[in-house]
Amino acid sequence: MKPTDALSRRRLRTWIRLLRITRSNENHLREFLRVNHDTTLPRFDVAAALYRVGTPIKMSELSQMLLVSNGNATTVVDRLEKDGLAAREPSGDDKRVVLVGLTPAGNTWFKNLADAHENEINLLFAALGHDDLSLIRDLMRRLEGEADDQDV
Amino acid sequence: MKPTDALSRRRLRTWIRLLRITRSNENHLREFLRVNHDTTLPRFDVAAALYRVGTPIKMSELSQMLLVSNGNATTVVDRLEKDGLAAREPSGDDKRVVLVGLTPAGNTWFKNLADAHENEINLLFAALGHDDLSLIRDLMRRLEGEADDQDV
DNA sequence: GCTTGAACCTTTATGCTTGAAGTTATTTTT
DNA sequence: AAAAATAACTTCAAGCATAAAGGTTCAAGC
Repeated sequence: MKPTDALSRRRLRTWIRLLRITRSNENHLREFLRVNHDTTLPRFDVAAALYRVGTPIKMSELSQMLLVSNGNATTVVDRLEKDGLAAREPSGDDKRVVLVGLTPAGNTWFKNLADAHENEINLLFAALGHDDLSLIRDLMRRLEGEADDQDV
Repeated sequence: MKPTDALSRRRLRTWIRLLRITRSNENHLREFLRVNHDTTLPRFDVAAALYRVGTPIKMSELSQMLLVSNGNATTVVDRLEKDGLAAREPSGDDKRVVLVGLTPAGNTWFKNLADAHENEINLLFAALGHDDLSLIRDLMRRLEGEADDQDV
């Protein structure tokens, strides 16, 4: 069970390849948002999560959705709030909880952005058709279910 | 050619999925490097690039390999250098150029780390076999060659 | 050979990100 | 009911990351 066998090497190379392509796309999107829409990727990500849910959610739910730390969510929401795009409100049930959602202005702002963003992704992924996308979906699903599905 | 058709949507969902899984894996590796090896992902990435090439390379080559800004490469190399793991040297040919490479200590340090890292990736990718890896490679290649390979 | 422009790297200012510590609120234990 | 443990969020210090500006060095054109 030496980790330096051929399969292990290929897995490593695949990971590096995956990392490179996502980083490259992220860089492209970051540039796109900055130049064309005067905003940043983290703000877009937060807004996308809030927009997707539709109703205010807990700060902790937000950070879990985005796979970032609580402290990070705090600062990005701070900035969106300062720009009037997001708003915090206390939760009636539990005084520890802070709910956050998009303001009407934030909603309008994001809707615009979302279309442009989808369009940009559409260009980046132009080489992939339905069959390719299905393949990726299946592969990623397999990759996600770590603990459950050992190689029996 | 409206961007909100079904294929565009699927491309967007695929991108989000890709992003989530790589971010999740990155978080796992970051934690692994921090807890087990008292180091960080950026330092590992820099060391991996230097180790892979084997001989000192230009700072600009380094930042291009890692898809990060020049300024970023500067600061990460600064830290590695301060720890005695990397070293800068002038290039004889061109006085503007700064070459950077691993020190012997850095080499030893990284070799250890690389094995542990590969092992960790091997676990994360345990669900994927040779055929899956080939599929991903082909898909990612297609994704990379944006301008060249239009859907003919 | 002088100037203009380009290339390479660093520095600076700002923003993002984390892990850990700190605050307040809730729940559990005794 | 008091104390202890847990939970939600923020704050803090340090590191990471970018874009833009700065300082050298080189290359080309005049």
